[in-house]
Amino acid sequence: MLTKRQEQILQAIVRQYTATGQPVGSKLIASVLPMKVSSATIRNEMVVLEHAGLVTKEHSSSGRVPSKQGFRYYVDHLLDPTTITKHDAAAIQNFLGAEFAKIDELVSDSAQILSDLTSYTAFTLKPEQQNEKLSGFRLVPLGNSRVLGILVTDSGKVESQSFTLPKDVDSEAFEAVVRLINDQLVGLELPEVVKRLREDIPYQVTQYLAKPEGFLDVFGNVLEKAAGERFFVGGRFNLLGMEQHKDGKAMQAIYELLDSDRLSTIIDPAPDNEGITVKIGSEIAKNKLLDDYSLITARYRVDQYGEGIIAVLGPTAMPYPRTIGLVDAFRRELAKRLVNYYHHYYDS
Amino acid sequence: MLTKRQEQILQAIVRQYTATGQPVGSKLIASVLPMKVSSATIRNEMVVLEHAGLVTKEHSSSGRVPSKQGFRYYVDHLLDPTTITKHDAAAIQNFLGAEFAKIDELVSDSAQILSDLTSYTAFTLKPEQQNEKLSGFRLVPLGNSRVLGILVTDSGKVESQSFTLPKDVDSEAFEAVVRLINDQLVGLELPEVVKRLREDIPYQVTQYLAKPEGFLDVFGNVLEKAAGERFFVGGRFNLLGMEQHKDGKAMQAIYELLDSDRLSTIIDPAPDNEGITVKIGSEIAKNKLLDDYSLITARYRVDQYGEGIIAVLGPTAMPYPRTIGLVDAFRRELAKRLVNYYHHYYDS
DNA sequence: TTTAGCACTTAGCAAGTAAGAGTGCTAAAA
DNA sequence: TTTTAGCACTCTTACTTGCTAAGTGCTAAA
Repeated sequence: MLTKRQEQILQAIVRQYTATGQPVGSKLIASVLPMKVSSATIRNEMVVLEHAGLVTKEHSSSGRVPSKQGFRYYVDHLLDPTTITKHDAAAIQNFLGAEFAKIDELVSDSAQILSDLTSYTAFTLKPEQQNEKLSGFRLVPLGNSRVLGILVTDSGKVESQSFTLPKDVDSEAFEAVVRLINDQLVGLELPEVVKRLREDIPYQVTQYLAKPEGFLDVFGNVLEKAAGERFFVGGRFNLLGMEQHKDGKAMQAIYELLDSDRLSTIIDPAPDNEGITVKIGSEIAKNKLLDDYSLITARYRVDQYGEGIIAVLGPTAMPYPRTIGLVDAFRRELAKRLVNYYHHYYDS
Repeated sequence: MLTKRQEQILQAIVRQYTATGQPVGSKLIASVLPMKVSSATIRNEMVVLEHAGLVTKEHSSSGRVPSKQGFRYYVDHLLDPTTITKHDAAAIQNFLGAEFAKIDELVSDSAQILSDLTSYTAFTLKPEQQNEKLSGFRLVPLGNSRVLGILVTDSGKVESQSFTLPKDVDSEAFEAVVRLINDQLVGLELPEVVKRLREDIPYQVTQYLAKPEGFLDVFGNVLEKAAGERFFVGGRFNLLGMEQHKDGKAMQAIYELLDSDRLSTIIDPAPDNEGITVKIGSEIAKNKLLDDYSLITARYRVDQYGEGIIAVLGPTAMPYPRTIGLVDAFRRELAKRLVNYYHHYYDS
């Protein structure tokens, strides 16, 4: 258990270190602390912090640097209640603008603005209807033996893809298949639909179509688009400008990770609605790639319309109060604006 | 004007340098050249090359390194007729596979495979109908006051986007507007449509709709999707693994460039159908960002169906014969496969 | 015109030095 | 018992020095 003074010292070390990036020595801390103590006293306290594993030295006579656990302790116990500067608040209002036409626009703009403000990388996920259901699938002929397949969900999501009909197609058979899908699958939750598509549906379709693959491919394709969680990413390349940016190979691996579908397993905040989750270093992912980064994630709830996610990936040595404050501000802002949007279009 | 021997020396310097990345000295060259000459002779010749600006030294007693102009001369005059190893040819056939379902799939796979084979960054653009025309726009109601706008071009391209109708909408007026668009704009080339959309169309639409913005936004949006050239990019992050990869800020700027719409102005090979264009260093872009890179671009023509582009961005010190050979191979392969595809679907 | 030979230049490396920052520890002061 | 001053110690950083290896330019002879 740390004493009050030890906590103050740890806090000062973290603040200084995140501000300057340099190891911080006892003399500097003595001058920064509110009470009047000598640097020797600080040094004595620091060996305690070091034994507790909260700070480390880069070499035997350097200043102290917070360890991962030190940052953890700081985030868990020493963080000021999150506030946000007037300047940041104004910037958010200013950049987000008053109007937006589509949900995607608002949510992707948010990722962009959040990354600009932090100069880190930001992720946003629009609210997902928890139990989104298939509400219809249809084919629209476009002439020239091309057809557009359209999938609609009950939350209003629409995905479509065009394809070319085989030459020997029987268009009545096609319509029968579409009817089949609507009869059997509408009203089911999307994961359930995906399951059925792998199981009994292909067999049933063969009653009408000799070669069902092409058709089912199209259906599976739009289904996947609709079911897949896709993050908007802002400031993707800001990672390159950071300190830790070491060798190119590692950065290459990180970007390949961020581009992959593993992203959604990494950005997975606690279901708690109010909390903001801070993952530090190895807590983010199993591999060592992101060891020098921290990930701040939060969910935002849009009434009954579902939950979205917002996240920032930055260096472990980041100014947590500001970053957390920004995430919190965006979370509220998104929730508020989206509630308005949904009310406006669906309810009144 | 260079003598035969000077050209051989320059060629040897470029080959060695692209293979090892190290400055190359007179002794090594003497041992590599076909004729029997001493290193002193090579040295004498090298001062000629240096005066001509084709090679430089890193310091007064280092070996020679080809300059940008040296590479230029090499590419223009000293390149072997492009060939491709059996191994590479087999790899292409193997990875591209025998079948493909969609043009996008073939073309984007090509970018991926080309980048894997070179370990550089590859770009592909699918064949663009030169004078693509609008062949139809329509609205499909999806229920729940949502509508899908669908745009089709004469080459079979389809773009769509869903939107929500304002509450006070008059659906007949909407249909009238759609009729208006089809009457006035179908058959026009896409750039012309874009132009009309900025000029007289908005005025005409106000005859039916009080607030035409929402509708015109949707139409403009899908139009832009259809008209915009979008490159497939493979191995985007391979740039990070290269030698020149210096500071993070510069890489960040490069990636932002590649993500922007300026990309299509950079990758703009000569209209010559047969040629492969090699741009070296500052020839690529006006700013200094890509000074240490070379860009190899080529067009491929798919009969009357249009022209596509294929390109590779790698270090200036790259093995040009192999890279050019690969670009050439892919260009032929894409042309061949796409001609088959189009014939199969549209003609027979 | 080519070559051998040699003096010269430079990068890279290892070792050494000095300055500066910061520590741990001890003994005195509070 | 806690805090502080003082000091020896450690380690980084920047600079210098000396050495080697690679490669050059130049000269004079072949």
